[in-house]
Amino acid sequence: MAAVSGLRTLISVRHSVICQSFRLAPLQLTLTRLSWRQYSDSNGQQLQSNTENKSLLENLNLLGVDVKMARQRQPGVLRKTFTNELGLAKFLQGKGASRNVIASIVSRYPRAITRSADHLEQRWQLWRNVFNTDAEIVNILDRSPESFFRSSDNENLKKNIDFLISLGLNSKDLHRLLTTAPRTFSNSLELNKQMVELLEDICLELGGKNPEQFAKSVISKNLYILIRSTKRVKTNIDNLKTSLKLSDAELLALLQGHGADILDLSNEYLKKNVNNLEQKMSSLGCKKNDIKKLIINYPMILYIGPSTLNPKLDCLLKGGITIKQILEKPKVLDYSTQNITERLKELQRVGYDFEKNGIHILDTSKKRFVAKIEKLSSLPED
DNA sequence: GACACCGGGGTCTGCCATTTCG
DNA sequence: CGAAATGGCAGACCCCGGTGTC
Repeated sequence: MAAVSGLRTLISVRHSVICQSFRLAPLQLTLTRLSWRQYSDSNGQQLQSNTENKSLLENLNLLGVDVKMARQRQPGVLRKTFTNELGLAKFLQGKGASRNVIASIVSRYPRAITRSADHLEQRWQLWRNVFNTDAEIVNILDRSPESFFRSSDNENLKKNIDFLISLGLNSKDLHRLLTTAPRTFSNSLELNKQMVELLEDICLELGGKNPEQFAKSVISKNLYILIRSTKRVKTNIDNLKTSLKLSDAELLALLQGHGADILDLSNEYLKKNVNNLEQKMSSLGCKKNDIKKLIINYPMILYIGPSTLNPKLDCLLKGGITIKQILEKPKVLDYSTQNITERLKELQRVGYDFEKNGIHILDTSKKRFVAKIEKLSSLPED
C-alpha cells in the first residue's frame, strides 16, 4: 500500500513537473506512466535486464534527448525501472539550464538521470562552495557533463575539496582548478593524494627542501596535473632527467616554473619532441650546452611538436635571424609561425635591422608591435 | 619612450578499459 | 551477472601586460 501511494506521489510529481516545465498535455503523460506500471507489474525483473524502459524512452524524447546517442553510451541506463529524468530536468532548469543544454547533458551522460533530487542538490551546493554562480556550473556541465555526474560519491567530493585546501591552494586556485579541469574533483581522494605524494617525492629526490610548496606550485602552474596518471608524470620526469642531463636543481626549477606544463604530454610525444629538438638544433650548429640552456630558459619549447617547431625555426632563419639570436631570445618561439611570418614581412618592409636592433620586437604584444611599425614607417631612413 | 624581465591567462573532453558493487 | 564507478588515454601553444631601469 505504501509503495503504491509512493508511486502515485512520484507520478504526480513527475506529472506536474513536466507540465510546468514543458507544457505538455497531461493526458500524454498519464498514458506514459500507466503503460510503465503495467509493464513492470506484469513482467517483473526478468525482462528489465534486456528490455528498455519504454516510458523512460518517451520521457527522454519529450526532453529532446538524443536517445540513439544515449543508448550508444550507456545502454544499461535505458533499461532501468526507476530513473529521475524529469526530476533532473526540473533541477537543471531551476539552475538556469536551457532545454537544449539539458537534453545535451542527458544525451552525452545518460547516467545523470539516476541521481536523486537530494543527491543533486547536495552535489550542486558543494560545487557552489567553489563557484560564485549557478551559471558557471551550468557552463561546465554543458561542456563536460561527465565531470559532474560520473561519481555519485558526494562525501568523496567534500574530502577532495578539503584536501586541496589543505595543500595551500586558495579559493582562486580552486576556482581555476574546477573550471579548467573539473574531473579533478571526481577523482577518488586516494588518486589525488597519490599524485601529490608523487610530486612531493620527486621534490625530495631532487634535493628540494619544501615538498609541499613544490606540489602546490606545480598544481597551480599546471591545472591538469591531477587528471594525469602518476605513471605518465613519473615517466616524463624520468625521461627528462636522463635525456636533458640537467642537474637536480635545474630540473627542480624547471618543473616548478613554466616546465610544469610539459608533464602533461604523453610519454611518447614528449620523447619525440626532445629528440626532434636535439636533432634540429644540432643540425643548426648548436652545442649540447646551448640546447640545455635553451630548455631552461624556455621549457615550453618541449611542448611544440616537430611539425610546428621545425618550420617555425626555418621561418625565422629565412627571415634573416640567426640561431644565436633565437637562443638568446627563445620567447619568439611563443608566437605562431603565421604571426612571425607576418611580422617579418612588415619589418622587412620598413627595413628593420635585426643585427643592430635585436629581435625582441618579435615577441612584444600586438599593440606595441603595431605602434612600433607605425613609428618606423613614418620615420625617414637614417 | 624604449626596452628587458617576469609572470600570468585561456584552455580540456569523450571515449575505452578495468575494477568494484549489488 | 550487468551496471556503476573509477582510471587512463590521445591530442598538442599563443598571447599579453605590469614594472623597473636607462
